[in-house]
Amino acid sequence: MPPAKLKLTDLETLNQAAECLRILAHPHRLRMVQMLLQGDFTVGELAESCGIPSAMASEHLRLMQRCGFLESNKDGRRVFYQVAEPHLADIMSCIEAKFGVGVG
Amino acid sequence: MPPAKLKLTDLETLNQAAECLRILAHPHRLRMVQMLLQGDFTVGELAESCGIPSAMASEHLRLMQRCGFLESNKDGRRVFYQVAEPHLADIMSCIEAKFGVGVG
DNA sequence: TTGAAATGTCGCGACTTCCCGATATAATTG
DNA sequence: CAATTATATCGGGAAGTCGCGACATTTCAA
Repeated sequence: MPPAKLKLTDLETLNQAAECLRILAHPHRLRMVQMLLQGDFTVGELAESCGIPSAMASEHLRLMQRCGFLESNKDGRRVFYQVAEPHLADIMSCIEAKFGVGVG
Repeated sequence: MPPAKLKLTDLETLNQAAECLRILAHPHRLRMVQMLLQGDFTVGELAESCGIPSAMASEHLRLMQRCGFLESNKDGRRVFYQVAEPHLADIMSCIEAKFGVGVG
């Protein structure tokens, strides 16, 4: 029999964690987070780096903003996004540790 | 203008990362991983802790085994699962750091 | 003011995931 | 052998996600 004292997070909290992971679990959204951890960028810049139209980037960004990962501020007709959730850096580090980072 | 030199993971690799995150992004699967990081358990034990039938637990476990997260070995008619991917501990630490851990 | 650029929003079809019931396989017990 | 236990697999229906085209909104520039 394994050690009796198990540290377990309750299922409701794990459900919240799962929702966050699902939001992160998309290649374009990961790319955007990876960029935003290194600076502020506009919707268009993020879209171009992902190779997708701005409208689609806007949807991804809205999703990540609604769950508290990102925040935005306008500058004229452009909108700059930034990372709002500090733990994103740790999670992205884990991902980069497992999958590697290229150099741009 | 932000710093010119950006460290970016290529989109194909980020796609693999996203697939892994999607597999992890489920409360029952997170609970199973959390348990298996602290010991070996059978399908039935994992299922009971999640409050789901064993058949469903078996499907979750198969999914995580196919992507290399877990491995299994039989002991009679029971099957014990273990963590096979060392990075899982890091990712789970990030999740616990953000969402907290209860004490069982 | 007219047009263009940057971003945001909506609705749809294709596809995937999730849960569940039913059934299957394998190993132990009587 | 028959019955039971533990695990695995299959099929389907509900719900969710993805990418896209179309359009709206805001801001700037001519």
